[in-house]
Amino acid sequence: MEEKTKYTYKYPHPAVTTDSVVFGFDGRYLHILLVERRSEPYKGCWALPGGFMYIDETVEECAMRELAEETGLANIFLEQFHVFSSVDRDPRERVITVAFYALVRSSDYKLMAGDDAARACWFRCDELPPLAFDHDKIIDMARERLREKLRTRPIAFNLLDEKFSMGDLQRLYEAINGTSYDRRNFQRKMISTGLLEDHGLGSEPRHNRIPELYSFKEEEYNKLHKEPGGRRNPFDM
Amino acid sequence: MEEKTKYTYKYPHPAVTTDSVVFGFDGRYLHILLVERRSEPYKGCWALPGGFMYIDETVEECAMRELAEETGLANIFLEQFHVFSSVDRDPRERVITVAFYALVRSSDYKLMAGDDAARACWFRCDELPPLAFDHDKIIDMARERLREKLRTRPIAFNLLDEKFSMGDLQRLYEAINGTSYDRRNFQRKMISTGLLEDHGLGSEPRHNRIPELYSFKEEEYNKLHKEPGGRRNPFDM
DNA sequence: CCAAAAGTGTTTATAGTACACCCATGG
DNA sequence: CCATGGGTGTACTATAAACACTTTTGG
Repeated sequence: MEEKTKYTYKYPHPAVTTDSVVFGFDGRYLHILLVERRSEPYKGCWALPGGFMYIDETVEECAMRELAEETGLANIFLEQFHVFSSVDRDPRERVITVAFYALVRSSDYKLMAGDDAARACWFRCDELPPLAFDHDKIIDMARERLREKLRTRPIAFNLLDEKFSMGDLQRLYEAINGTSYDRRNFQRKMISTGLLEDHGLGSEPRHNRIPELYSFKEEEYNKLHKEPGGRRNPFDM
Repeated sequence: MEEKTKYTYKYPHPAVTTDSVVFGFDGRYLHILLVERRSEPYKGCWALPGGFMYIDETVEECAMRELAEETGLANIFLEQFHVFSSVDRDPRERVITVAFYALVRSSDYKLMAGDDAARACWFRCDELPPLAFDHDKIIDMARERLREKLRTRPIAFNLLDEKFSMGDLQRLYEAINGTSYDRRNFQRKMISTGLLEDHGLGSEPRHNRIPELYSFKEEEYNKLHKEPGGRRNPFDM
């Protein structure tokens, strides 16, 4: 294949990429999905899933496409959070990247098919390998934004199965915020939002080790949130 | 000058611009700084200050440079918040824009010298003219982010003079959040942060109409904020 | 039998909210 | 003299925080 340079501009244009910090939760630890690079630069190094934007797609479409291609993930929570544009961040050419963070449910956790997905792997947030480019900085900021977002919107439920126990929810909050909460106060506050549906399942044995399951009433939340009141996130801990 | 197209790439690259939503406060209303476009497209229309990124600068440097060029503003609070990348958002070519919001103090309010600054003008947030491109959407999101940011960080002080009255601060909060607060509760909460220095100035006449002035103890705030505690924004109302 | 996880209430402290009167200035 | 803005304090309510015992299951 001939290497033709076909696209010309009066002024230099940067290349634009997206990179996604995909968070997952296994009930205990926060994880991030990384892929092993198969070409230079940083060949063999771990990196965030992402790649070059096509000229006829938005950055959101690019991030979703790259995620599907490299990890098989689709239909997940995905939101941009920062542009990284240091002049020398890519040795090949001038590349700026739009960074996204993504949240996947435990049930999507293993569904990583996809062409390039062979070398996609979950790593615990606190046990990350050396990373390509400035991806360590991108992850640092993503974790901070995730924390801030959790205080603003009920995003935790995008990291859990549709039905989850109160313990799962609490451990997730603790993993993201790096703190711990009193179990009873946490439960009381969550239930007092009125936005969790109780699916029982602790039916017969009145006191037991099988936890009750809850689900997030997303539609009710949306209704409340659009109201003129413009109130706060009831799930802010 | 000859129009040479000099820069060629193997794949098409988008052009990258920055646009800045510059907020100002006159003690009563929130304002936004707009410039009148002097070339097509949208010639004569009002638009956000901004322009094309140079290949050897970051998006932050670009936003600052364009602001200085078009409005004479420098050394102000400036932070990116979103990339707008709809495929058809610019009729000329494929352009994605990194949007910033900026906060200027009342004292910088009139200092708009600068070459292109002739046609820069403040507009009340709720009385904006028709705007070029998708700049109305950019402003909508900027206002929302400003509100969210105010709940997260003490940014209000970037919109006020170094010394300000409690009334000014309250009116600013009310303008940004679109609500109103009880004067006494607002004052008590602000003072209880321990991060406002009282400059008196109501010295002799004990009860009078001259308000006391305060300033924000930024350094003390930074010290507290970096502490391990990782506590909340004390200026969240 | 022991460790781990989950169900359940009460008490106290802190923070938020509602509310009224007086004074000084400028028009 | 009246409207506006600013100074000041208290009582009530709601929310947050601290805290212990019991049951069940799995190993």
